[in-house]
Amino acid sequence: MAATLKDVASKTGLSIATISKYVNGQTIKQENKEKIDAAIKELNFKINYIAKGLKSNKSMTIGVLIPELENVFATHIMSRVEDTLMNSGYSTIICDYKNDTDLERQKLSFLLNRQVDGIIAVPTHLSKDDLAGLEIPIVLIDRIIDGVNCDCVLVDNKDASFSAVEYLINKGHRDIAIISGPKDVYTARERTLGYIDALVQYSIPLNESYIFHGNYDTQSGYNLTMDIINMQKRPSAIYVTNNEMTIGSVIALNECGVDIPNDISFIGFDNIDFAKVTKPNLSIIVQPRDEIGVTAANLLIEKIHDPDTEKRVIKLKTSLIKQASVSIRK
Amino acid sequence: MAATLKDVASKTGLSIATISKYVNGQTIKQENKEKIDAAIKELNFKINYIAKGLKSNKSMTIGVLIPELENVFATHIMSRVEDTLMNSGYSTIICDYKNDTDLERQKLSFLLNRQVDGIIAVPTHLSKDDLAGLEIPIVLIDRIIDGVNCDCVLVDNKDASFSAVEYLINKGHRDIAIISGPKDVYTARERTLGYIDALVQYSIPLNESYIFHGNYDTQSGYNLTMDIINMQKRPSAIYVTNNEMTIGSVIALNECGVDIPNDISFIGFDNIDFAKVTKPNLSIIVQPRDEIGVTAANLLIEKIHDPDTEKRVIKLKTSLIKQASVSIRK
DNA sequence: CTGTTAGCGCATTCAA
DNA sequence: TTGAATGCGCTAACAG
Repeated sequence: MAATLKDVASKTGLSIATISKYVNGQTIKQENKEKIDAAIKELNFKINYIAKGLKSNKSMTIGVLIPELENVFATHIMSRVEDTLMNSGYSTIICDYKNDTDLERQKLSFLLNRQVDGIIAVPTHLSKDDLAGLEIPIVLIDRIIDGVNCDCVLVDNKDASFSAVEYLINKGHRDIAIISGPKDVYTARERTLGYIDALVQYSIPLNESYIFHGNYDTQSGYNLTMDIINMQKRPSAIYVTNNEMTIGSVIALNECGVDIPNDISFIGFDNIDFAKVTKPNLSIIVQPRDEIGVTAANLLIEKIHDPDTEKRVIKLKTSLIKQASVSIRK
Repeated sequence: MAATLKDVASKTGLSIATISKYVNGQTIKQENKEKIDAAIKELNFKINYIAKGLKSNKSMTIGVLIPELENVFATHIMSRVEDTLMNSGYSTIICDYKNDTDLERQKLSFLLNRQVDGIIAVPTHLSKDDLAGLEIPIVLIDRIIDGVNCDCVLVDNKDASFSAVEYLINKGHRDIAIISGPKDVYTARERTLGYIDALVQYSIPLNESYIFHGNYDTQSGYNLTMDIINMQKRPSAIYVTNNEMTIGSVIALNECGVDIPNDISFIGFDNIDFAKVTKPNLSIIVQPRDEIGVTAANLLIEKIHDPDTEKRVIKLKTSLIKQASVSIRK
């Protein structure tokens, strides 16, 4: 059995309260300090966070809700979230909902039942009703939900697309295809809007047949790229809007012998490691994944410490890494 | 504030003990049952797992330790682990150690300090010393550590390689390259051994220059494949031994216009989705990821319920999915 | 600076 | 069946 404060107390002859105070950072007579340290080491005493939690009504654990544990974008962020929280003494319970609407609710309530002190979620179908009236702070990533008092960490998706498409336009491209995500997903809608904005701003007629909607997985990136390759009037550039679809798209182009950038220019999304591997390296929109994770974790911690802080929506900038996958079109 | 047993008790006029018993499944007078149900609903009472944990000395949470949250193989398994544990009422604290030896120990002790009821780990550098003498059950995945009383879930890595290479040999290949993992990693050693075994068994001379050691990431798969492509005497087949390196390898082959399977035959590893995307579909060794996760979780739960069970080592079979990426060599 | 005491929410005796 | 009482390990007054 693990040693308790009581054990340390009786070993040292001091009282439980004194040990507790010392362990929690209050000042103590030097002499006692040493006695306690010795006893702690000898008994291998560890603080019992359960008991502590019962007393303080805090579990020192945070729940995290993500679409899928195989989603590299999400897990990268979670990795930073976990580190940041751990440095503040929190542990992290990660739940994934496998892109399933019912599971999303179910796992949320699982976390809620677990006395977590806060939640960080990358929601897909959660609505106001699911989140209103909760007693603990919640930070949302990647999507804002109106009418609910949750902090948010977003990236400027519209601007991301805008800058990618603008870059292509400035290189002389006018026939630009976009492989976007599902129409009912917030990020996908925003990314499509940015694409349209750029075309409008540069007075390039919008060609609906250049707008493709995948479902953010590798296969759909592959399939839609095949469709693009086989188009009557093939665009001179493709802009792909997430990690997995970028891989699928490159595979398709490679397989068909469509050369990047001579036959087609290419801008991908998110997959920075992958972009470095291909030749030529891919131009790519990168999201500040580390910053997203750290920011979300910090927002949550602050909100826990001071629940009255105003709702904050942090919008982070993406950046466009320009590499050799885009050619000049005359 | 959340309602407690006490609140339900005073609302119903019954005692705390009775409510507790009912909530935990003991039989109760029908009449009271209804009263309690009503009160629970009205007060939105939820069991407090912290208090319960203090009493029972169980936290109902399991710690999970993985190399990296971006490792798709690991996270897929964890996804199944999490589901399985949740169905038994456990929550899951996932920690990743970013492939760092110090962090690996550090996060392990973080979990140990957290009153988890058990741990599931995918270890890299943990040794007997780190695991000996722990008071809670531990299940290891992917690697066995001698002299320690931990259950293990492994796959037969040697056999996996053997069957891949044997298949190539039966197709007439004799010059077969392997892209294996780091020499100090258990799975990589086993996979290399299986490769060698197959050659030996079929009396094919071992060519050391066909054995490559990457570090299990996309970039090294790409680089080593480039090396292979540029070899004086290029092998007629490549066998790549993990998920990420398989992607890197295919990218390299595609970029150099090396046709699969006409110019080179190819067998990959793990990446079943990716294998379906490429044309031709890749032949691939697949590990039973779902089964690994479920098995590990079940082993742990059983061990928690009955700590005296003998140490068990479960070795699961991989399978070889045969697709068009391997050609017959005369 | 230290010790005494009460109580966090629950499960579990033991009586009734 | 039900209830009163006790304690899990810890923190937070308060008193010394």
